[in-house]
Amino acid sequence: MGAPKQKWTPEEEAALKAGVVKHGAGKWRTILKDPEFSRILHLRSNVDLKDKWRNMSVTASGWGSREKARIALKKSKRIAKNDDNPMTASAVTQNVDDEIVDGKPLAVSDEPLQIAGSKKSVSRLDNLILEAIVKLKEPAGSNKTAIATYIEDQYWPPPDFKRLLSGKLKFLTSSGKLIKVKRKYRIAPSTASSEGRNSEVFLPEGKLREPPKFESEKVKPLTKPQVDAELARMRNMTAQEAAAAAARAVVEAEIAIAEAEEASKEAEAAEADAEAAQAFAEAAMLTLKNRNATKLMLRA
DNA sequence: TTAGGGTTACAG
DNA sequence: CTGTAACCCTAA
Repeated sequence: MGAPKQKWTPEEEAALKAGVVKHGAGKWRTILKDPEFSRILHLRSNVDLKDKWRNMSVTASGWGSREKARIALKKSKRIAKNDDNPMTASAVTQNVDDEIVDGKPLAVSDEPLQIAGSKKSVSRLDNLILEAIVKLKEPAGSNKTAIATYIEDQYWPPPDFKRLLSGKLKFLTSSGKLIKVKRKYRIAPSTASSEGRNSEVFLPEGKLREPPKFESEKVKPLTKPQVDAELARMRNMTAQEAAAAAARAVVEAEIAIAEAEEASKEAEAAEADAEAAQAFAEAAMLTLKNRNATKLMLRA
């Protein structure tokens, strides 16, 4: 890996990423002005931010110069008119609504924000569980198997999912997010105000309304070559496969995070895995979204 | 101001 | 020498 002039520190990179999440890719000046990041980025210009973001995107998504060359060579795919699909992170901000994927509609929320948790890294498996309960709309609450079933055929959880679900349910109950009544679970009053008939609670499409706080803690580099490889392969899948893979990735990330939370207080390896899984899940969802976007465009 | 092409500095 | 990351130039 190359070498620098004024090399970017991990803190700066983290600030940039957080800034992009908060203001969107492309709003470099805005990010720079944000007091949250200006302290760290005051040595950088908006152009620097842009360039750095480009560099990170390139190394994270593409492969290297080899893949780049190959991509350039095989511009002639089956059906013409299909330009090379730029899966740049700058396309993140404006997402086309993903309604229909080729075959079946897959109910996947792209960015399930946390609802009641106030901790920094509350597992999103929590939200998955809450979502299941809400969607099931059982007046008396839902039991464990119902929740498990919902999640299982909505996503594609790994084998040991049930075990973790049990643990999670217990934890959520004891922490007051869920109320357990006769083996059935309901949303705790303060957690979700919607009990009756709000069917679309968890889908903040488009813009994030609650910008995550910037944590300069242990921000992981978050990209492994392995992830890139998987991602690259995903682009050649069918829509169904990609959707399934993405959904599965999301759940796996939840599991990994849950494991990291439960199995330890600060297990470093588990935490790293969780971060990596989550990063992959996000990237996977992004790829899926872009796929759908281009598909819709071609269709129109 | 930004996106993108181009250039330079440095590590391997 | 080659690849990469930081930096520069410029059209829109």
